[in-house]
Amino acid sequence: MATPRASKPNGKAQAAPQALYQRIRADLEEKILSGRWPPGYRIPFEHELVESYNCSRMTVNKVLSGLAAAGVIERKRRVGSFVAKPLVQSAVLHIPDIQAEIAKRGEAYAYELLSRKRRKATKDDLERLGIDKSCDVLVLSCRHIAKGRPFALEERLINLDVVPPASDIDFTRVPPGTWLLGHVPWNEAEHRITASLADDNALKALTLKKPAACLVVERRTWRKNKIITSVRVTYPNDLYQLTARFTPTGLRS
Amino acid sequence: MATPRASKPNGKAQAAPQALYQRIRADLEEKILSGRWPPGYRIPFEHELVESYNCSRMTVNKVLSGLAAAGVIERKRRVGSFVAKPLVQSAVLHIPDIQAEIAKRGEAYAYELLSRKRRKATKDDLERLGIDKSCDVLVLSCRHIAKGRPFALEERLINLDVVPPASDIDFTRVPPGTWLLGHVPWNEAEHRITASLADDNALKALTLKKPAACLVVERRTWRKNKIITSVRVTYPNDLYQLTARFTPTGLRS
DNA sequence: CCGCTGATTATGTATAGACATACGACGTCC
DNA sequence: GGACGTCGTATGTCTATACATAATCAGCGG
Repeated sequence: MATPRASKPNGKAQAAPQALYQRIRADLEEKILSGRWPPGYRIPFEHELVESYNCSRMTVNKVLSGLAAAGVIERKRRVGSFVAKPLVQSAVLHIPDIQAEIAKRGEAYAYELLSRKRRKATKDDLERLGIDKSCDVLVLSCRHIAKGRPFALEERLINLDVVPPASDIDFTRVPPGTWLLGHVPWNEAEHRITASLADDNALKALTLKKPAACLVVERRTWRKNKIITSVRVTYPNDLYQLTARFTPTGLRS
Repeated sequence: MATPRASKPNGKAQAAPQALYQRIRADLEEKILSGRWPPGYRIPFEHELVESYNCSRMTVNKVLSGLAAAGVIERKRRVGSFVAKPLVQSAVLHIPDIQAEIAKRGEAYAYELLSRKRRKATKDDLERLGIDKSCDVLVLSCRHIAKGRPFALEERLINLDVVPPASDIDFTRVPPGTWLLGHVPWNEAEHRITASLADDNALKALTLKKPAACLVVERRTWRKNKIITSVRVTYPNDLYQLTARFTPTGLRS
């Protein structure tokens, strides 16, 4: 009762310029990234770290849980925590919004609707949307222009069963991607990236000459197991590139 | 002493089939993904969640910190926590190891070293490795074959200043990527993805006919601010594609 | 020698209480 | 009225403790 409490209960909470658990984390990450603790290495037990950092177990537990969530280490009960093998296979891909990307480069941006059709889904449409029974779809084709030069051709399919209000929008001013992003919540997206020779349609829309390689990004966006929209964007090879960066300790900043 | 301890101090710790904080997190995520809590929405304060879930603040804090780390919400002191705008721009890109990818498809894999040269870095090499002063490099060219058909052309540059032992390896049996992965720790990688028309060199190595579009993946791998290796892999367009998936709540499983 | 059982132990989850810090709001003073 | 300081509040971090759980390992009986 009424324990007088000399002063502060911890003696460490506010000492450091930055949070203690962040310093510990940086410490451990350094050991792992430098290779001193190679993949498979068993890192010290929580109680050992508690001793060496002179803090409570909750604090080192927070650090280790974080590293585990980030995929840097793997933990096994009763056994210990181990440095994980870095997986080259995944990286954070940056897929910029077309309009934003062009704006960032400080170039003039223009958008053009080439065609807009509402129709009952064809067999091909149904496959792209991953559904069985027929429904209405909106088929759009449009063009993005940077510095007066065609920059991308966008061919889009919108599932009107999932997004009925889209049928009331004429997409002559607002690109469909922008509208959808602002009006429809989604919870998953999948991208497929391929290279292909431009077909006649693309050649014309992008004003390219005969043998032209293009980067094609196909994206499907889900909301609760239903595909909202499926879009294929074709970029002339010399105007666009994707970059992906990966840091094993991957923290969002 | 020997505090008898009526029973459990919390009344909730072990009640649920799964962890409480995971149920809370799933709960909040559901509200966000379903759109009921749209981007910008201020989610309940910690103390409100404490009340409604009848748990301690540490527990809801863990949930909210996790959501913030995952980029689902943003937190501001004294102000509150808000649903973040989903960023389409980033996704986890899966960049498979060539050999593993082919093996997964159950196809025969073969590897061929086309050329191997050690030389003083040229100006172009230095640029690819992002360094100023000259050094020795290993220049490799090799081919990956699936089902008897050329599947990828790999052109690689290895910085011998960073990886001296590489000069003793003849890469006739082991692909350089595999060897490097197993022997050199790295902490960052960058990928550039483009489409291009196959040049004569690529046409020959991949046995393609004249106008052929290829997907080109360039990867540079760092160790402590120094580039270990720079590699360019060229895939015939019809044999390869990259896929990337993104879930805003992105938890590694 | 095999298989079961119980002890041991590291991690997993949760609590209550404390103090730190940033920042908005509001009131004061010139 | 605008600059400035105080106060309240929500989040950020940390501690000490408690109990749960899973997996290993030693010991024991068959």
